Amino acid sequence: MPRADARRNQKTLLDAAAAVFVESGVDAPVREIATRAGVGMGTIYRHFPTRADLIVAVYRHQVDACTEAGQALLAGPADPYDALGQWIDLFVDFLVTKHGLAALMRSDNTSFEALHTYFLDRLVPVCADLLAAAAAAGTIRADVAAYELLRGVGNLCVGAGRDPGYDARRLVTILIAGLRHTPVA
Amino acid sequence: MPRADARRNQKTLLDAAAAVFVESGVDAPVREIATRAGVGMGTIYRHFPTRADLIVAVYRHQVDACTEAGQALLAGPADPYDALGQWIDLFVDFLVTKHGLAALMRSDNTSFEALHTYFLDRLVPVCADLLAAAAAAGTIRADVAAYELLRGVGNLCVGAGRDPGYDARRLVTILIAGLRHTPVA
DNA sequence: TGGCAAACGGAACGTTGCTCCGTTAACGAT
DNA sequence: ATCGTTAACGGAGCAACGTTCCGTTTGCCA
Repeated sequence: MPRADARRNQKTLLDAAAAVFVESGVDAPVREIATRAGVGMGTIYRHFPTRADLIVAVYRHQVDACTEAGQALLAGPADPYDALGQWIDLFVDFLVTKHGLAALMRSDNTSFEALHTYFLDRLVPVCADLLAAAAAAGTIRADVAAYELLRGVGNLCVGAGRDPGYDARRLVTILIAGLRHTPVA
Repeated sequence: MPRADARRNQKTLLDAAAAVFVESGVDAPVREIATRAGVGMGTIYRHFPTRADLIVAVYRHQVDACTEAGQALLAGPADPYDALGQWIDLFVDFLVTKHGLAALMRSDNTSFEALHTYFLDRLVPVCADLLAAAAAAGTIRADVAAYELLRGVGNLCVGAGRDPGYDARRLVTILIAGLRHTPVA
């Protein structure tokens, strides 16, 4: 059983981080989060050894929700291809509303492995199922891995919102359309 | 007419930067380039006020080559859709062989405007022509802007090479396939 | 109430981008 | 050839950042 102040600070930190992420993006300086939470830097790093751990903790719920929504779609009556499309939409919504999250997901910095690992471990299986269902229905090509697709969608969402001339959602839609078997002339 | 040592240093810097970019990626510390070139930091910043200016200078030739290749494809006998595909392949080759370049292109950091500006000013017109030709032939949808497409392709190339499970080329191919008019059931 | 381990806070370190200014040396004028 | 102007140089220095480290505080149980 952790000490009371530790538990309290953990909650305080999560709230502060969530608020700062919304205001300044996920790239916000650690100091800013510490100040907002009214704690020292050491406290942050004891609770969340790496920045990725903090991010994962903040967004865990939403990722889980996305996972479950995928399972629901899979069990639902929708056409497999439409189900895939709707689920991808959810994923895109999640990414574009978190400024800078997508950018971090594809960072080569090794300290973000945890982020990578947690998010993808949750989402890849669901995506794989959705892909498999659509492939089984013969709607899409069967040679695309869930991991690959998610990375691609994530990449397309990088910088979304910053640039009025760039609509990530639309490009993702086009990418998904590209999964369909091409019209055999 | 610039002074002789200035011209000499400019050349030296470009060579050093090119070498360092290959070895350590475009994110390499400025100090590293300065050391490699055997000059002080001030010298770099006088010749290239921002890092983006240096990058542009290093890759200017290749971007120009890509532009011209696009014009050649446009004038050539190839089917417009194939021409577009081949040109995009060239663009992708350019991006994936420059570690980290794609990542910088979509950076929200304002100091990279120059990079954005130069590269896109060159490539957008060519891409627009290729898109227009394919659209005129009725092969692809006509509502996608060149800028949007290039940004999308650039984003898909982020992190290419680092991750063996992610094949940027393939995803780009799928994206381009998504431009085709979908088989109307 | 006392003691001790858990938790805290923030100073300090290393790394980066970028600036600033004292020093050097190229080059046109004499 | 020499000399003065000034373009160009070099690198110390500053600010911002992530991360570590350790002296101090404080919750908790005996």
